[in-house]
Amino acid sequence: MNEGDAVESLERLGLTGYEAKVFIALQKLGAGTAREVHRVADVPRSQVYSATESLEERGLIEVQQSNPMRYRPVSIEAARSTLRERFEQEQEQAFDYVETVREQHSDDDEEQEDIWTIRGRDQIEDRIVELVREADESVVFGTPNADLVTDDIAAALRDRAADGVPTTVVSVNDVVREAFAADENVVVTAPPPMFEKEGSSTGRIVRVDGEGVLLSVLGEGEVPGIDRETAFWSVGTNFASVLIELMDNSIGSFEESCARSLENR
Amino acid sequence: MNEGDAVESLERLGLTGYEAKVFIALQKLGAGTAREVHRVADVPRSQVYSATESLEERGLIEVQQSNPMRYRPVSIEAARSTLRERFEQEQEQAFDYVETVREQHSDDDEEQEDIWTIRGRDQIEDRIVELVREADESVVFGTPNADLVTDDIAAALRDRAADGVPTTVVSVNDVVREAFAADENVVVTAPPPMFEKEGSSTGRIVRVDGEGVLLSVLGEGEVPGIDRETAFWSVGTNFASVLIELMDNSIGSFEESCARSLENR
DNA sequence: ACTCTGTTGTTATGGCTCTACTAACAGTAT
DNA sequence: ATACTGTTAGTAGAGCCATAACAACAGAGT
Repeated sequence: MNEGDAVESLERLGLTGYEAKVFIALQKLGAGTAREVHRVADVPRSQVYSATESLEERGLIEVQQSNPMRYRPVSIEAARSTLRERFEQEQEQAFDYVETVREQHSDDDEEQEDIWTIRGRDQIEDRIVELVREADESVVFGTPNADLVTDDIAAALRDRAADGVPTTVVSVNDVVREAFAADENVVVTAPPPMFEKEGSSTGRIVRVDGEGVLLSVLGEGEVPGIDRETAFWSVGTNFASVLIELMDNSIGSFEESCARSLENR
Repeated sequence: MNEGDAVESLERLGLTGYEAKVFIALQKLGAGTAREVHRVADVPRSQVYSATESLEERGLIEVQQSNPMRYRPVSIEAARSTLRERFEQEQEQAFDYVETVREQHSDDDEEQEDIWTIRGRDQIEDRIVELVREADESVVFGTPNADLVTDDIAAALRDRAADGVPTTVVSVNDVVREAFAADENVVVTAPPPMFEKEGSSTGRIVRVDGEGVLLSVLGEGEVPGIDRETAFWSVGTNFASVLIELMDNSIGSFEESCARSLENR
């Protein structure tokens, strides 16, 4: 971590470049005059005054009205909590309004033939959890990669299983299977041979209620060398039906959960 | 709360105006094409594409690659947690570095004759809590306004009192005194007459260890009609000594804690 | 007292980047 | 044929960076 990154982070938190540099400089100095800050922060001295003024309004530094003026930073903990409070306040304000204008669109009747794509691990995880939570007939989750079974997903799966929804976890990976071996509500199984073989770019497969599917893959994104996860998903569409049928036919291990799902009807 | 405020809040959270409007429009619509978004969000249609692209990268909406393209927002909860995660990450990154370059400046030897001013209730509260926490001989806190006794401050005072540090709360206000009446470690007292009378602009008074002082006042700030709290404080300086002496002489009720503080030496 | 020098706090200026907004265009669907 | 889609270019303005200039002031040394 170098100073440039820290400045950029502070900029993304809403400060200008000068403000970020001045704040860091004051943390280095403990306290100091405009000139001292100018030297340490590498900010034009004349601009130190406006930067400190703005920082004082944000509650990140304190100002001594004297000649020359002196400045000192608040404690790191105080700075963090001030920024966090501001963030929470902004978020509250924004989403308060969003919630009032939000239209209630029923979850089930996805009348359109929609296939949605998602990029990025975190967003995909959010969607998986949301899909699993909506399930009330059956859930199948598969991945060859233990890293892709996050706590949130595992928790959502166990919840569904505990609620009596037939839940299956399928993986070639021993670690993944063992992770759910303890839970007797969850059926753990390995996929048939010739599927999910080594070197595959398969990320995760999710199937819910015989009408919802999500499939993610790992591939080179904009940054070569770093695998970026991309997923598509669909619920209540013919796409989903076809994809599920494909899965059921090609992967024998899905039959079991399918059968259990039918028994429950 | 109107839409303009919500957009501004989202802008302060790092979105552009277009991105904010498009996000809100999609929450209203549930899902829609670029043209529908353009109508609802009042954003040039041609700019909807770049805005949605950026929103997708932030994980706030999902994109359907079709003709025409369709967009849908993630759930409000997912959006909030995504933004919060990003915020915490940025803050971590920034302050990780700040902590490494921070100079350790001893708390006691404030060799300079410094009087620091602070503007804003929250910042003043932070400073008060910090001052109280540093006390190890005596603490006096006074205010005529019950609103100025926040939970954080009350907790800090009770902590000090429980640690055996003589702690006094002084106020003309019954509510303030009763708030600490239950705690037998805290000495509660009323100020002498002719002090802290009605209509005074006194905010809060803090005295720690016979060497630190903070005094805040309520006055009209930039926005007339709204009282803005401003404080100054000083620790380990001659200023502080003089101010404390002034207090001790003019306010009888301080003598008690002063005496107790002397006994402890 | 007086100048000389350096500092402080303030203000103005041009360049640069990012955003807001408009306009145009080739390809596609109906 | 016509309307729409997705993309790109271009202009205007706001905010930020960077530099320069300024009056007011303090101290040193005649």
